[in-house]
Amino acid sequence: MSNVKIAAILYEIADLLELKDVEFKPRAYRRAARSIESLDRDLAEFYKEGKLRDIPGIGEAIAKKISEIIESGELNYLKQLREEFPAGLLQIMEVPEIGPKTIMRLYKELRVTNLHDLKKAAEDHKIRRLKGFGERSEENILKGIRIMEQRTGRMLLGYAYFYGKRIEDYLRTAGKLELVSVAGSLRRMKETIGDIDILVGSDEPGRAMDIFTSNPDVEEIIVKGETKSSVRLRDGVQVDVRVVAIGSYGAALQYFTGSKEHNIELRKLAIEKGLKINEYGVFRKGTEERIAGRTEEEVYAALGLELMPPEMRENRGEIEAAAKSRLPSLVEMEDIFGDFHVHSHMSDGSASIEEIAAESVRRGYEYVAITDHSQSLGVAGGLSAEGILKMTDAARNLTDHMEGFRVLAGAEVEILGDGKLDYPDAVLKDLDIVVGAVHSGFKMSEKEMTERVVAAMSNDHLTILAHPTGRVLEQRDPYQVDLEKVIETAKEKGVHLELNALPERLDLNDVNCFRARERGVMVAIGTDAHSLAQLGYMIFGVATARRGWLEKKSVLNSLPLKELERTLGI
DNA sequence: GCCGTTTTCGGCCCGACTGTTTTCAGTCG
Repeated sequence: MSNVKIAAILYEIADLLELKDVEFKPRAYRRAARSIESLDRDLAEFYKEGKLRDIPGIGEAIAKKISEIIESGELNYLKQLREEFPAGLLQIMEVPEIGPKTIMRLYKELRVTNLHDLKKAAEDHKIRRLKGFGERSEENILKGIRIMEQRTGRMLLGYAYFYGKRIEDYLRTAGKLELVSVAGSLRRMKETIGDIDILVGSDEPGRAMDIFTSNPDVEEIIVKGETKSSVRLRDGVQVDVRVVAIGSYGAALQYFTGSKEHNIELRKLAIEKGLKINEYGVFRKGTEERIAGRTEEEVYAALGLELMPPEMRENRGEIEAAAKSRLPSLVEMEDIFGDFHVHSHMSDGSASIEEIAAESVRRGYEYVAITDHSQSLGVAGGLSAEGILKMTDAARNLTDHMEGFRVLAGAEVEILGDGKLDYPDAVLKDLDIVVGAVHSGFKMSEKEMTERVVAAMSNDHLTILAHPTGRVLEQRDPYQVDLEKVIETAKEKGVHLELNALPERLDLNDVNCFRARERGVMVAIGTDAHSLAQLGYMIFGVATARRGWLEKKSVLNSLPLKELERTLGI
């Protein structure tokens, strides 16, 4: 069983224990689950080596449960817990603003056992009559349900990406297939992905299908045909694969990469030129002669277009740009010289500054900013002014011992309710990088929030505004803020806007990156990594930047160390 | 249920925010 699945079991136990109003254990289970998620090896290997208890947060009891899961695929303890409550209660737990206490009261006093009951009780105004509840709480519950209902069941890019890679690799190695690519929204690196689409070019479709469906990760074959199959992997992810003839591979890749809107524009363009385009190629109207199809480049060229990166194919002006040979030269992973947002174990990260620096060197970077939380975010181990001093010393000392690499002393500083920063200027002025962030008071009006953020940006020490809209994908809408005003202020004050590369955030998003670019504001990509592995999220930041048409010159990370130092005056 | 430069038992991140209260409970990060 995968680490993700075992972690999910522990999370479920935590939820159920919370419903039972058990103290402290839920926290212990969640800690263990998080620990497992951040492992870079299979839990089963630890089990075999008898080293489960070496993992932080796993003690005697949880190790025993994990062993049971690995040995039998099930867990008795979980079964017993589940029997104590209606299954629907756990789903209610996912409604924002409803926690275990509220659920149990609604269950006991109104017999609410699932989302449907909850919605009905709120609509019938039964909830507001309970002691301690009122009109507002009822409205908030309905709003929470709406958010739940909007959750599309789509998967975050950060997860889909690795599944896609794994299947691609499998088909290449196990199937000895050469023409293999992810397609669809995953190839376009959209922030959320429905199903994973894979395209194979082969003149032996039957063989390709057999190999695909016999992948060890496949749990269920939904359909299996000559050229198209769908399967569900063990983690519940659906993967569709299509096999086309080698001569049509380029046309099929173009077609299945989309987007739909982009393809519609292409077809219109083809008609204007007396051509027809479909997944098999580009054809002359009338004679049906195929003039392109083997490669994507060929397909676009047949329409008089330059080949554009998949990330741009959203019908946002890329076709016109390609026709005029004015496609931007998008930023690439190779252009990235550093990371501006990393947490160390001094606050809530898991790696030491030394480890982060070493991993950054390995990634080919010239700098990395250590940006632990500031004092008022005590929950995340925010650093006192003294803690900051210690971190700064450590960063500078480490830099002195490295060749051509700089550890930037930074902080992710809370932007307080009044727009002030969470450290006095005397502390801020000694930092190389100050990343300002809103983590509280999300419900402010747009006017208040905008004033708050603009006030923070007016502090001369602020280098970067973190995750400028505060959204969390599938969980929390952006807070209300006048982003136009924020961008304008960024330009005026020389503040950089962050593109937070956490798969849950990707904030700024693609469209807002585009807006920043138009206004000449530089974007700083930060992974917000809390572990060494998460430094790898940079690829999602770069992909989002590319979707927003960002070139090197608009991305702060593309400055080599010397130029960065000159630009920031550090 | 985990963990240990105050502890092998007794703590366990803790403050802000919201909505309902008139002093607090629940949720969130």
